[in-house]
Amino acid sequence: MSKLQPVRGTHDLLPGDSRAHRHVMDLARSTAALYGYEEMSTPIFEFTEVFKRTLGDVSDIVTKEMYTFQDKGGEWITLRPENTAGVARALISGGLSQNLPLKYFYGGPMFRYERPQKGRLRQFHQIGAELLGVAEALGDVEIIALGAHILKTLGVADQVKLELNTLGDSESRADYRASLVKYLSGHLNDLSAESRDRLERNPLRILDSKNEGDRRIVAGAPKLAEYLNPSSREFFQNVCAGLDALGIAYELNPHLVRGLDYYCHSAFEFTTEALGAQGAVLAGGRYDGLVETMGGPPTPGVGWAAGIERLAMLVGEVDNKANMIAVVPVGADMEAEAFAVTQELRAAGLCADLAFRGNMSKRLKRANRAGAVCAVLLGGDEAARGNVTLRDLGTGDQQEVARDGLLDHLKRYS
RNA sequence: GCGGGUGUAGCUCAGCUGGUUAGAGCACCUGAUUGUGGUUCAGGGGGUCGGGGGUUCAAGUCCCCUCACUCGCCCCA
Repeated sequence: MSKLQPVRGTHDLLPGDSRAHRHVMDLARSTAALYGYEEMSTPIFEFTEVFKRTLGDVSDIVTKEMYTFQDKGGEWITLRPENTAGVARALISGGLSQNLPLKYFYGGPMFRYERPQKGRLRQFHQIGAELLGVAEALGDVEIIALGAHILKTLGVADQVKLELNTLGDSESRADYRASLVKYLSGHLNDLSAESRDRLERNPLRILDSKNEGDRRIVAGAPKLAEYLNPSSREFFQNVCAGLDALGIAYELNPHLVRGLDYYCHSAFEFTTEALGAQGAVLAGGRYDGLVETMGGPPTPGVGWAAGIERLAMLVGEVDNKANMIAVVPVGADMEAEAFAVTQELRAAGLCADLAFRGNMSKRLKRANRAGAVCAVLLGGDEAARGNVTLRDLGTGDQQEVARDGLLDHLKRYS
């Protein structure tokens, strides 16, 4: 490799990848629109404080994964590692909370300074949806239904399963956390080094540890479900009932948690086995405390984000290219006419291409390689009769047609 | 940030225990084909063997460092 290489964990999206990304983005956007979620974008960088406040000083994202730098004015700036914080900031700084509830869809690049792996990059792309100002369980149901709908539209529904859990409200959660820490502290010496570390900053995460010793300890730990107060229990029952009513299948996973304090009630992940260690494809939850944490008015919220690269890998090859028509002048004297015809086709909304050089044979070869479906051959003989030759590049059949009626003959290729 | 694997042409790879001018398939270019692509045939271009250092008479091959990719951990989309 020469020195000219992309920065670690970044990739060029050449047309094949770009097409796949656009496919995911377009289908997701139009599906979201069916639910009334409109696209919005926030800047790809924010003041570092925006993420520190929302993600907490101790989360991994803040402590080791943020791309942070000082700009020329001395401000601390961070490339967004996720977009919920940006949306919440926009809600506050734009005074949007006057118009609740709000439904937003977004998509774009995110940045995390991580060790790259399959399906995990330093610059990656996410789509996401946020529902703000709805405290009802029906909001959770809708946001999950939207995610499921998009996965189905993309044709990857059979490769994923929905895992669901509840964290309860802040009261239930705080009670549980306290008793979990108490229990785990009694097994301090048997916990893995990572989990001992987590015990301080993110104890709920220990429930999801992959370490076998940890799992044995966790098996005897108090259960979150037993600490749910009546209203939290009812909320979760309503979410489940709503999903049942819509026929959305899910699996309860009591170990599915979110570390940060403003998360509550539903936590969910659509996961796959197809992407190695990166199982989560579309994940989210309820974050009623977030906006307030940032200094805004108390505003309930629920949402999810999904990795476009991961979705694109599940989707596989995408062929959404327009059918191309190659215009081929037979001799140099027909080039001007060929360009005129090409422009006519383009003006009529057809995808047309005129090679920049080469004889007829070369141009046809090029057209074939580019995947053109048909070629318009412009030769002096036909021109004298007011005609052009139409060659179907799939079948090889060709016919001479009137120059004036060309567009009619080409309509079937559009 | 931690541990394992890999790195030879645009792509997929071969290259035996170190030993001449580093190979193949596909792709690309030219010609057969100055009015016909996809098939065929003939020819051609393309490599500082990821980069740097070391051992040796001799390194693609052995050693060290480094970079990138990859698998897992952490964490997450």
